[in-house]
Amino acid sequence: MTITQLTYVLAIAEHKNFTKAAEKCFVTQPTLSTQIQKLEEELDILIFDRGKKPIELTEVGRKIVHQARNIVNESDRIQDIVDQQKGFIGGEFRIGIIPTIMPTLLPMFLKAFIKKYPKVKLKIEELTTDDIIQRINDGHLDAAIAATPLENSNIKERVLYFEPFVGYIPEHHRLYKKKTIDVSDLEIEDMLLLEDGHCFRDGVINLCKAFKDQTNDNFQLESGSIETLIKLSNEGLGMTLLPYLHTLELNENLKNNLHHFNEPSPAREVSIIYHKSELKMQIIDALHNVISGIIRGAIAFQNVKIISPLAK
Amino acid sequence: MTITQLTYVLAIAEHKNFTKAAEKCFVTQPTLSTQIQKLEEELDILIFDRGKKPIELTEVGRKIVHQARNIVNESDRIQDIVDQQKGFIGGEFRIGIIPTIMPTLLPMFLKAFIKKYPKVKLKIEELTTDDIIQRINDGHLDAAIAATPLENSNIKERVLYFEPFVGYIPEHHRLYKKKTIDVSDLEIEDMLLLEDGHCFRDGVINLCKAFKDQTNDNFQLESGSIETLIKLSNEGLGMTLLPYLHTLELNENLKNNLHHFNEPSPAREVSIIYHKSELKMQIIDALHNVISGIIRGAIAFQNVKIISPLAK
DNA sequence: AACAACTATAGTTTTTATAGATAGTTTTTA
DNA sequence: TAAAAACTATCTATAAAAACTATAGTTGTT
Repeated sequence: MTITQLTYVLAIAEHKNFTKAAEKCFVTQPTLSTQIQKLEEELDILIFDRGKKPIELTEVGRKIVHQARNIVNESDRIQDIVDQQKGFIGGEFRIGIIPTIMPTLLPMFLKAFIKKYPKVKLKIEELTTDDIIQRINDGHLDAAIAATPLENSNIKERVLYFEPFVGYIPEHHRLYKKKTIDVSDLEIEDMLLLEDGHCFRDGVINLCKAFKDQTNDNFQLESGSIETLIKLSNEGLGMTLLPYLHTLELNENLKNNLHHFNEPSPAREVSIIYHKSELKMQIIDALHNVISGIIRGAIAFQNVKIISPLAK
Repeated sequence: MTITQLTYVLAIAEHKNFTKAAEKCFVTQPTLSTQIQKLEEELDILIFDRGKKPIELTEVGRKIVHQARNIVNESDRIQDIVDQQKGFIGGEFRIGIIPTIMPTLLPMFLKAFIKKYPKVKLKIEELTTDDIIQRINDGHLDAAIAATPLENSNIKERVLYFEPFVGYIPEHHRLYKKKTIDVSDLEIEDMLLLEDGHCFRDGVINLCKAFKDQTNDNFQLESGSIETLIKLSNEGLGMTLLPYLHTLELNENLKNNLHHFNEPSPAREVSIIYHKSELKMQIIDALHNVISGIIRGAIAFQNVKIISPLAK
């Protein structure tokens, strides 16, 4: 049994096709065929059921694939250990970002990051939180930036910043005349909310319950697009909450509709998240440092008070 | 990087000597030398410091060895999965047993076990609890039988049975005339205790504190030998507590000195323990079943009430 | 029945792991 | 301090293996 054979098993299990898997492994299909046969012979058991089309895993096959993933992951960590020792920060790094964070955060840190760590080849993908969780677990993503906490035991979180919400209140709304608003002013009935809102930790005002209880009978907004949210709001469908960083880019007209909260302001926790195996930790550290450094300037400078979950 | 190379690294790290490690791996020394060199070249780092005699690990070397152990262990589990699938229970199995359990328990289950599982080649070693913990952690033991709880996060425990203690009270001892004794009768000053006594879980009478507070000024008994204990006791150095199974083998003379406890009797918890990675779990299951089955007959039949930790 | 999509097999080349012999180094010992 | 002992590294040869190309075989679809 070799690590190479196990990676072949993983590739075939993933693509359910020897030919495609062979491409991904940069070898020819007969190479995979023979190596899998050798492994199956050595273990004296069938991993794949070639009877089915497309190919399927046998019962033991599934267990072996699971274990093979462990082994291959753990093997990758050897290079990781070496990189860490050398202080080398580089290589391919695949990161996912949720839609409501992507457009504001990415431009802020990307340039600084690639300048500071030119050897890291970032592959950035906009993904929903669910997709992110799945891809971190199956090893297709090295890390992601999302609203937390997720409470997923396979995924670790490291808080980057707390982003306050700002009320966006169109004309004719009952709260339009208030200069600043309070959490207690909010009514589920006349609000549009983000799908990626997420719960808040203790110490940060908890809007989670409101989210969950809310089942607006007329429609359900599943888009994470801030632009859509603002337009719907302007159409008189209710007020909404905008993540602070988004409010910086509004045109002057729309900015007039912003109403800041009395402190403590509701906020979302934004974290860099990664698999518990802590692969490529030095790159995650690097990202964390660059992003939180930049955000400290952007949010703290605007004199917005963040409610820390530690200061409860 | 191959699994073979990693096992070579582990062997050298263990024996601190290429030649000895080569023997253990059933290859020649040049094979190890070249393979280690290849790995070091691939990673572009030194794993071993050949300057020192005997050979030492470099700083990264230590981390790599740790990770290599993970990988090799996880690799072994592939065969494990296959064995489990096939219902195959066999192969070499190394088990440690503490001295105060070995002579009474081993004769009871060994014959039955090798009859039921003839393909398992048991290698049994008498070891202290400390040695057992170390060897389970470094993979030299597959399992062990010891007094628990150990409270070691790397080691899992599965209770085999609770073994009551019986008071052994020599003539002229203040308690000699009592037919049955009570825990409250015990006085640290006139007692000799086993080194492998261990603490007891909630719900079982706690003698642990007594053990710890006890610092007999005159001498400290570190032997786990029951025979020594009885002889010292006969010399008038105090009463002692004997594990129930040992009392079955005393000659009639000595049996007269036994005084059972009023229930609930103090007892030690005896478990089969193994590494958290749960390697060779099907053999551990087999051992557990055979032993606890046999003990149920031996202890329950004698009408000794066991205080279960669950029944608190 | 013919085709398309796959996987398995055969034959060949390249790469790699291992062994044996030996040289080079350090440590021990006389 | 010189000789012996104990180790590790290196060189060469060989056998094993993993890879490729070409092709045959199998299955499912039209």
